[in-house]
Amino acid sequence: MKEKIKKAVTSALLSLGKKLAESDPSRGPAPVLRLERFVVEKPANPAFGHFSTNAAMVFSKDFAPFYAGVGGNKALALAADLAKEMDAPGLFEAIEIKGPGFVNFRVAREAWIETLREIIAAGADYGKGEPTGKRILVEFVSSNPTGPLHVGHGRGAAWGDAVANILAFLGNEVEREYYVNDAGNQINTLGRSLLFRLRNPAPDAEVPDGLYKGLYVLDLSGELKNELPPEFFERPDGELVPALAELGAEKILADMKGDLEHFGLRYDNWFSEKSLYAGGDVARAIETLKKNGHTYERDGALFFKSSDFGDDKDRVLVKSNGDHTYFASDVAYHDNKLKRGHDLLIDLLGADHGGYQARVSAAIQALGHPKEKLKVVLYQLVKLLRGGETVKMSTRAGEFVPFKMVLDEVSPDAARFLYLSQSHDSPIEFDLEAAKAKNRDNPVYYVQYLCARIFQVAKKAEAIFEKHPGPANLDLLREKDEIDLAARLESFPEAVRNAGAGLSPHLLASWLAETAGMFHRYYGEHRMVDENDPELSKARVRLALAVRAIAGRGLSLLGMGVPERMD
RNA sequence: GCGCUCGUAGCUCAAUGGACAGAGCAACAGCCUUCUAAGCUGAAGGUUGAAGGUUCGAAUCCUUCCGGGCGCGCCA
Repeated sequence: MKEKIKKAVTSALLSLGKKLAESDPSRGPAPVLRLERFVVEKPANPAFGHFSTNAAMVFSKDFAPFYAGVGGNKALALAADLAKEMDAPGLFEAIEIKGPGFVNFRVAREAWIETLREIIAAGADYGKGEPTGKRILVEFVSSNPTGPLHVGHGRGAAWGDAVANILAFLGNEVEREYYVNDAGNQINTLGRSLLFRLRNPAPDAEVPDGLYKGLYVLDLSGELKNELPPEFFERPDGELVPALAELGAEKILADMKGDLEHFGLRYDNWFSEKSLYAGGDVARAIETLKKNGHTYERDGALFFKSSDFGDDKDRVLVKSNGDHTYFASDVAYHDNKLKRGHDLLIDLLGADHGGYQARVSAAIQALGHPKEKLKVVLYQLVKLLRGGETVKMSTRAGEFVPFKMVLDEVSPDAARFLYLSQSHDSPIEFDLEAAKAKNRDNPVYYVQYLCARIFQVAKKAEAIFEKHPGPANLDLLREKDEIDLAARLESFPEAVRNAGAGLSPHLLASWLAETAGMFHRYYGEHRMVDENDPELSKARVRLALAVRAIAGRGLSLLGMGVPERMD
């Protein structure tokens, strides 16, 4: 609808310019307009119509010669002429000039009903994008396999999954990937931590600095002890540590996969850091950087000149002891991702990795990739509350609140909605009590109840419709609320596009909550199913089912279920 | 100190450069013999941290300042 109106405004602008120039050539030629400057938008205030355009204000300077004699506001004069010039039969009920020069459009009821027919025909696919041919890789969570997922990772999981769903719905080829840091120092630390706990099984044993202190290490060491034969532990520490590390990391990884699966999340790839070394990717990436003159040696270490590409300072790739840094494999990893043919990489990182953005961007540029192919999104931290009080874990337990703790208490859908109802760049306070509440405190129920309510009403109506067969006559929808709902549904594709373009699933979450509000209100004021008026009932139920189809699509894009009943 | 980021109702947060800045919670007043009250209605709540600038028009863009969060290792 917005596009239709924009087209009509555009042609009105052009023909008006031509007419004015022809009627008085002394004032100059028809203005050349930078048409990308004006917008057609939905006013916040419904009193200003369904849509409005700022065209008259934006272009009043271009049209100034033709309105030279006009006293007062030239934009208003232009707006009035523009309104007269609009040629769109049947589309508008009213066109009004308001404020500093807005042209406001009220779309005719019949046009909305016609739109509603299209929406119903498209069903849950309404708003689905045409294939773009664009390949997008979304990498998220990617927590090290050295400890359990915590509440913050849950936010990353919900976000990445939703963004991937949305981008796929918009027509892109999307893959979800988890980068497993199974190489490097932290794995060795895990091995040493496990060894320490095997030898010091008392829970309150003082863990030396540099080892993981969380009690999960103790649990894990206990499991390994039970599962492995005694001989396993008899070998020298030099062999035992890496062996423990590998087995421990595998177990932790399996555990994380379990949590994510329970959350309803499936990755396309679990990408191993180790494989980058084994496959020679790290060596090749470093070689390329060297060859292109982006490295230098200092104090026996190999540096990448990331500062040439906007980073604060240069970064070490190979330490003076010969070990590769974490960053070295990350360079190779991003190179690998792009070489796999992805047009866009989305990295979701916790805010504490903020410094990483500049150096990874520098790396892909130095390797010859355009920087536009990488989008790093930082999400702010999550604070867990219980009834308003911060949930704190003891230092000894690892100082993090496990994601599992959330999943044990809260349904995945409720958790997802809470995680997704806020912008990624604002910190979340995740209240377990609110997440468990079954009322308005908990937005997921509000939206899911919408779907359940409509399903139940439609079911109830079936008996009546059997006695009065035939298609619904949507033309019977005459209430303002009904037209508003149709117009609301029409805005769904745009809401999804905005959520996708801004990588902001919370926009879709708010769209759903607002739409649910509109419907619940409508439902409260109008009887939907009435035996004495089966035709009207049919039309209303048809509208309601369209609301359900689209809200249901929105819910599933956010990774949530579409219930038929609440119980 | 430097970099990134945020500052909006009592609280938690929305708001593609647009008109009178919106929701929810909390607090207040109401609605269940009627399709699920997990719902609805009403009233109340604001100098968008401050000051400049750009613009016809700024919560939004630019500059400075104030305040919070995060980061600043040959850790991962």
